[in-house]
Amino acid sequence: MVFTTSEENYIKSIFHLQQETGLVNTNSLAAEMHTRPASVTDMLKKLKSKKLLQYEKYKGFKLNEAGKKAALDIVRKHRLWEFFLVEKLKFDWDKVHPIAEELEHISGDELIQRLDDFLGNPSFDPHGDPIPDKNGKVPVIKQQSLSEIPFKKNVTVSSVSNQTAQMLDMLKHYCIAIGTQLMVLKKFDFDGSLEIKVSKQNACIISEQVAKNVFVHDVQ
Amino acid sequence: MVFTTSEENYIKSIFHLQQETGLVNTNSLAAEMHTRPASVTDMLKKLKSKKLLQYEKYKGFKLNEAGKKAALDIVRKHRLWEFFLVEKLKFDWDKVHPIAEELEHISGDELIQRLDDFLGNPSFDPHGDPIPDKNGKVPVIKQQSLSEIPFKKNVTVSSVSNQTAQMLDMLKHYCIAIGTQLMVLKKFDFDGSLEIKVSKQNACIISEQVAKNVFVHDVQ
DNA sequence: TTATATTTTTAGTTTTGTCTAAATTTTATT
DNA sequence: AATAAAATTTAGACAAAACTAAAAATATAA
Repeated sequence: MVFTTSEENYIKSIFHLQQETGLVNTNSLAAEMHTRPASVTDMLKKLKSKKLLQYEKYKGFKLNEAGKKAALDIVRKHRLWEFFLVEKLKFDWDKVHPIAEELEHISGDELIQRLDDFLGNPSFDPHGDPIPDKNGKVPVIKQQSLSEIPFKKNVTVSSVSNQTAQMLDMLKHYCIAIGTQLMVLKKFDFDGSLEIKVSKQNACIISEQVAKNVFVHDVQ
Repeated sequence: MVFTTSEENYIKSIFHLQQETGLVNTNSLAAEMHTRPASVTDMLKKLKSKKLLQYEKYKGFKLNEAGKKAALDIVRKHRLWEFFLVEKLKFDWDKVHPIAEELEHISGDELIQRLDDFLGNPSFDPHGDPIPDKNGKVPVIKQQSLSEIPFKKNVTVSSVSNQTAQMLDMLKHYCIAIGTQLMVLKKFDFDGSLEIKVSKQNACIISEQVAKNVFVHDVQ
């Protein structure tokens, strides 16, 4: 099954919303996509006729299994291209989203399989988000906010929930990236800031706000 | 200046045709693009209004300087992506054209500049066609058909004019690719076939038809 | 429970790029 | 030069994907 760029963008956004709310409604999808509710209704009819959507007029909607598989294919492409852009072309991670947004619509299973192999079949993209495999299977990882980690425990940075240029700038300054090893040494109760050791080297202090946005998992 | 995919495809095809015939006519462009003459006329008006085209009704047309620069930008993208697909993703060269046809429409100067650097700023694509630089400058190389090369002269394969799967299959069998070093040893006047040495190793015999399609340049 | 507000859908329009069929212009032929 | 043929353009239509405005359905509140 092959989709237009517009259909793919709708599928992706519905998938994103339904992961949070279960059933999606017209207005929220219109807001997410910066379009009008009437345009959403038009596309819902089209996606329903292609049997990707559970949808009853006025009742809300969600992707069925076929729709979810289609969404995961797009997410897979998006995240593999993001990985390529950061790892191979050396883009900063806060610059790659709009480019991957275009690349994800390039068709061809062989292309994406070869790209996957070329990149070494990565499981997580540069933001720490999981990359579904070609069957739509999504790797899972038990992760916690850095602010909840006990002292002196070695952990690895797995993702960052605030992916703005400002956050990237801070993390670069601290030499923190996805995959970096950290250890929490001390918490200052005054403002909740943490003293941490980065990559077994320098110790430094990060604010509670930063800590809450950095997610880590056990060192394997 | 940013163009739609459709505009870019017209620009590219006009560029291709005008390199051969100077002035292009409606029917030949329609044939090249597998579309109808009426559709061509519609797009010509659009490209003229964007000041990319010299065009007088019923008189034929060609790209002006701005149009040629736009065409070279697209050719540059196409050939860089082809290089990527063959060199990095290990596609056979006869499979990459349709994929590059999609990738060439991805926008973003930084993307293409980083891709260029990542690939090592190649001057020729996997088919031996020159890759324009970011200013639209096209590298030139003095090349001759293998059938015109004097005996015992060392030469390097620079391009192949017949880029079909059948030709690729033959060349693979002879271990000939772009960049391979060759030497012509003898010509058999009976059928015009040539005895050649490939990569200073094995000698073999290729037909006149193959030789005419293989282009070479001096070893630098 | 009726009235009001919100959400969603329908109806009709727009834009881009395509098409067919008809009209026009240019080229070729007798 | 007149006419036939070919090439090109115009006119009008259509599909996809968006929009606005209005109608319909659902949810909320007095």
